[in-house]
Amino acid sequence: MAAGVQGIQSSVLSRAERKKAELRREIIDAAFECFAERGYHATAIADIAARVGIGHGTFYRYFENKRDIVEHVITDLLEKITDSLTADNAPNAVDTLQDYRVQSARIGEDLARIVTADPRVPRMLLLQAPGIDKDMGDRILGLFEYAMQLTSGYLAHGVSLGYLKEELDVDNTARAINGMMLGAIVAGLSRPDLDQRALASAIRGVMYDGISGSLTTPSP
Amino acid sequence: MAAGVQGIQSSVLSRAERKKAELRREIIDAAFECFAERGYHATAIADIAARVGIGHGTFYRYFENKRDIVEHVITDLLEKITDSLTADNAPNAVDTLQDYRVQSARIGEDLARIVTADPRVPRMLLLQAPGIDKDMGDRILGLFEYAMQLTSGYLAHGVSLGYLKEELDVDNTARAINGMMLGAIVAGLSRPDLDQRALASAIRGVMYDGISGSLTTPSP
Amino acid sequence: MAAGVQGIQSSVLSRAERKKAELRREIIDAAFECFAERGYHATAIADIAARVGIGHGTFYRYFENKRDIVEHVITDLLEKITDSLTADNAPNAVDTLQDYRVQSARIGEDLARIVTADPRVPRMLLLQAPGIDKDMGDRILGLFEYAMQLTSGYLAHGVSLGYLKEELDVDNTARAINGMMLGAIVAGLSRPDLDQRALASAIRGVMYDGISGSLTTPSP
Amino acid sequence: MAAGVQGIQSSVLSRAERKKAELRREIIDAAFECFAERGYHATAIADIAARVGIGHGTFYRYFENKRDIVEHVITDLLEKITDSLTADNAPNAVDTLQDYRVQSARIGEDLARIVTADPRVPRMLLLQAPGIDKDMGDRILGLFEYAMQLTSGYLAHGVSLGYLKEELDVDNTARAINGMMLGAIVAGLSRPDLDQRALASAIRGVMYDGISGSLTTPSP
DNA sequence: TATGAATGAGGCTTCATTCAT
DNA sequence: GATGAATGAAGCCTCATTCAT
Repeated sequence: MAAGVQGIQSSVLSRAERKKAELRREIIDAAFECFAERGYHATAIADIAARVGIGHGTFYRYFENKRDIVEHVITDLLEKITDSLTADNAPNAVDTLQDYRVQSARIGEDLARIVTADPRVPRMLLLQAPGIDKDMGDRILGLFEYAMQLTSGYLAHGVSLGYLKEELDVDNTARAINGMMLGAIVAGLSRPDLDQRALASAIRGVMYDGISGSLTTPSP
Repeated sequence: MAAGVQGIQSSVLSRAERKKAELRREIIDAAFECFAERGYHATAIADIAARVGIGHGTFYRYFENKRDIVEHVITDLLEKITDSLTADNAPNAVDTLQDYRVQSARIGEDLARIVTADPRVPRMLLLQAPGIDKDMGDRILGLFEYAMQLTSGYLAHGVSLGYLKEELDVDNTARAINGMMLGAIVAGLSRPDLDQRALASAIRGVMYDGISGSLTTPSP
Repeated sequence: MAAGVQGIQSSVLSRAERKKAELRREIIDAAFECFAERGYHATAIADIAARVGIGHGTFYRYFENKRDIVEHVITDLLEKITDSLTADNAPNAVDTLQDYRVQSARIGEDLARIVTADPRVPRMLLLQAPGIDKDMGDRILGLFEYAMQLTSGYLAHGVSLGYLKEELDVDNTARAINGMMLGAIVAGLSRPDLDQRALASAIRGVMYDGISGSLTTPSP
Repeated sequence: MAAGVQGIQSSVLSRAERKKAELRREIIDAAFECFAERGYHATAIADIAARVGIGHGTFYRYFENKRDIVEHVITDLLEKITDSLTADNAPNAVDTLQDYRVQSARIGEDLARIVTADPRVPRMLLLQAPGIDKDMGDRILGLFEYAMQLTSGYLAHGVSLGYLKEELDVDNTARAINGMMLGAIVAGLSRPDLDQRALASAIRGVMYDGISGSLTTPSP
């Protein structure tokens, strides 16, 4: 009987909980839009509530305070990005340069798709978030560190298998490569019509072969 | 003798003017420190004034408003950086890959020195400034565009002289290269103790020769 | 029953709306008192709020800003005056001098009653309001113009029916007559104990018959 | 010898004093212009100083504070008006209605000339001054009382000589007559192009003979 | 004596947050 | 649970006045 009650209760609650979760979702989305478009400080809680169509007192039933919501907005964005990137990309393990090229091309394309699909995403993450406060700034900086570690792992794998340069300083090279990605996203922010495929191609060109002309001897 | 007096008057600012200029300078510096450390929105005019040791009303004798001072802070930072970069770097015209390597190494070192000497500079420019408002965000983004054009010019020069790859997409390659610089600065923000020389070296490695291992065939 | 509920809802304001309207009313009244007593510029929003017994932030939930409230104060005063004047005065159409005398006497008495009942009313309208800013000054001046037109209409009617002097310059005579009313109000401001009935009588004396002694020949 | 020194000193001082008096004069004029055009509260001391072309610190060597200067501005205006009015008008003593008509016509014309010549004068006295503070308001109201007494005196004189109505309530009639003048000035403020001669004529018409048509019996 | 740099009281306004309904 | 009315801390900015030069 307890199980039955439990079952009934849980199914009843789950309906209410689902609605609650949906509204949470809506608030996060609205907050994201406000923050990305107007900026964090220029956005009032009332703006977010109005966009959702709820009273602004209700907001506080779903989130602690303004700082809380922006935390969730960021977390949410990062989750979405992570999901997109890991959706059809093998988490690791490519064993030839050719496969690596393919995989990094795919990752680049995915990233390009994400930031092109909704420029408010990079705008929020790169322009707005870092200035919110020290903690948020550190969080964004931490992202870069994290991305560096991922890339570094790939590179180390490639070096150990011999399809990447033996002498590679993997961490710093990872920073360089990720920097190019960052540069691409930033470029997309000032030039929404930029041909991201061409840019990705140029990045891969530098990444694999550098810019030195064939007439010159390779650097020692 | 009249000429002498005239000379003094014209070449040297009057005492009052000098003092005024000095205080202006001090206010800009104090504002920079406040903004970089606490953030633009968390900084009150009173904070800046207190740091300088003046009444907050005095602030308004030197700057229109809060937006005005941050504009000057940014302008000032960019001027300093530009000055540092152009101080002993030939503005352009290098005709061999070797010279180009030397020059870009120097630029990289200069940049590294600037951001390492005072991490509040990149913190202000990259973390705080973009989120202040739309205009400031655009201004920072514009910087990247500007830097791209400079780099692109160098690259085009190198291509035309044959010491850089013939098929280079100079604009996008410039974005990639500048992205690596940006990545280096960002990395320095989260890791103040990072070995910038090693990072610069890794960047040059990628930049000139890429990461492909020698055993593999170059990309088609 | 649904109709009943509907009726209640539509005909009566909800409790919250009533309370809101009441508070609005209280704020306007308090502002009027502050402005009339201390003057517009000497009155802070906090003063008004304190008089109502609300936080000064609450004020801004009811009125845009200081300029907004004074606009409403004036509008409110004028409405009250207009209502009082038109309450039992036929809007127009009197066809004999006798009737005209009666009506203008009543208007004069009404006006006297209003300004005597609360001297802050003329104090606000005549002493404070004109100096608030250009717009408000113009608004008050506009009132005089409007009053002149009303009076002028009455006079023209009387002239056409022959119970007023044929050669009357109706607009300017209206200005003269209204000027006497204005003078009476102003006199009441410096002399609150002034016998307004006697003053009104003197005004009517001048108005209808002038001051010339009977021994002298009427002016040509 | 003392006399000689005295003489020298006084003549020397008088030069400096004259200059000082001139500057005082200029400051008063500038303040009048600022106050009348922008309003008392909207005018900063710096505005006045700038208009004169002196440092705003200098202002305080000539006047105690902002309240002090406006007091002088008003005093100065009233003096000018009084001077104009008493310039060629016999201070009193007219013994026939004819003379009285002539004199009051001249006074009216003088007044009209003054306020028409520089509309900032009535604007300052009637629109700005009363709202400055309680004292200034009282001062302006006091003016009307004073004017009433003057007019009343004239009327009493006329009554006693029989050329004005015997039963005249001289004080209140004076208020009525002065009210018409006030009305004329106010009308001139909203209508700068108003024909003041016609208005003056209408006022005299009411003043001497009233508006009653000849067909009706005079009021009892 | 003239100046204007410095000052801070004072006032407006916003908005995150609370809480009674 | 939802609401929005109320609140006051907080911050921007002005400007009358002082005073050292």
